[in-house]
Amino acid sequence: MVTKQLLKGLPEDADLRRADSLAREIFSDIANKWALLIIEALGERTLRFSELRAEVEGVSHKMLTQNLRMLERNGLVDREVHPTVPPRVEYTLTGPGQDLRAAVDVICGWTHQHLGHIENARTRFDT
Amino acid sequence: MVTKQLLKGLPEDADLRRADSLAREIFSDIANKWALLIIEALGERTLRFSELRAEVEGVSHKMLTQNLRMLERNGLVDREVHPTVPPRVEYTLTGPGQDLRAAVDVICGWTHQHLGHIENARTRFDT
DNA sequence: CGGTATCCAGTAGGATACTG
DNA sequence: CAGTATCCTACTGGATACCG
Repeated sequence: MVTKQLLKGLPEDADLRRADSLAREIFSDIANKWALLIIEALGERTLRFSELRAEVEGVSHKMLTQNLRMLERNGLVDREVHPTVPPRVEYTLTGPGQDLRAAVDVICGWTHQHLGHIENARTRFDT
Repeated sequence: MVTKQLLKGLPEDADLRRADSLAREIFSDIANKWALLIIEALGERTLRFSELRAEVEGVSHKMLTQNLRMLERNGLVDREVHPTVPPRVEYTLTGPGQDLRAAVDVICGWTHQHLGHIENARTRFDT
């Protein structure tokens, strides 16, 4: 449970509280637009930096590197540098990354499936 | 496909391009920390505003109202006002909201399942 | 109790330029 | 080509105060 605070102050809770705060931290990391879109893009295949930039519509150079570092740090993405010139850097989802990707896929599917419902809800709301 | 730009400029594409940009807009709306945590919290049961505030650890009054309006506008959440005094306002997931909640559940599960992997990846990365 | 408005500090994030 | 650093604006989001 990410949303719930663990019960107060018993000494034995120390480990659980740490795990919970770690979970919340990770959740905050990945629950953002660019991270999820990058994961989704990498689901199909390994991509180089420049390919990712083209694939993830609207992402800036800065946001892309920033999120890639974060995903790498959390073990969701592997970064492979080919020491050629010019350099060639490839990003691949790790196992856990692939798992998460499946969930993101569901969200993407959900979005397209409910476009109509949402559009209606919006016009109803905006009046 | 949320991440891909649709193919350029053929007149027949107008509808598809509209759908795609709408999808991206919706995705940006819901792919944020607070929205997902609120959906997750409401998955268990209908909650009043103040209960939500307690349930979603760390959310501010402002962020909560803001995200609730957004979720209501997109038809993910129903808002029911009981005209008592003091007022009582209850929030419930709609059908589509419940569907999305299932996906968010998967992400929450994923997070807890891979805590170890992630922690290791982090210490490896941070050296 | 729940919602809205105001203020403002912190930061996210774009543009740009430079390195290997 | 990919990464890092710098600058600078715009917006996010918290605190506070006030209405119904």
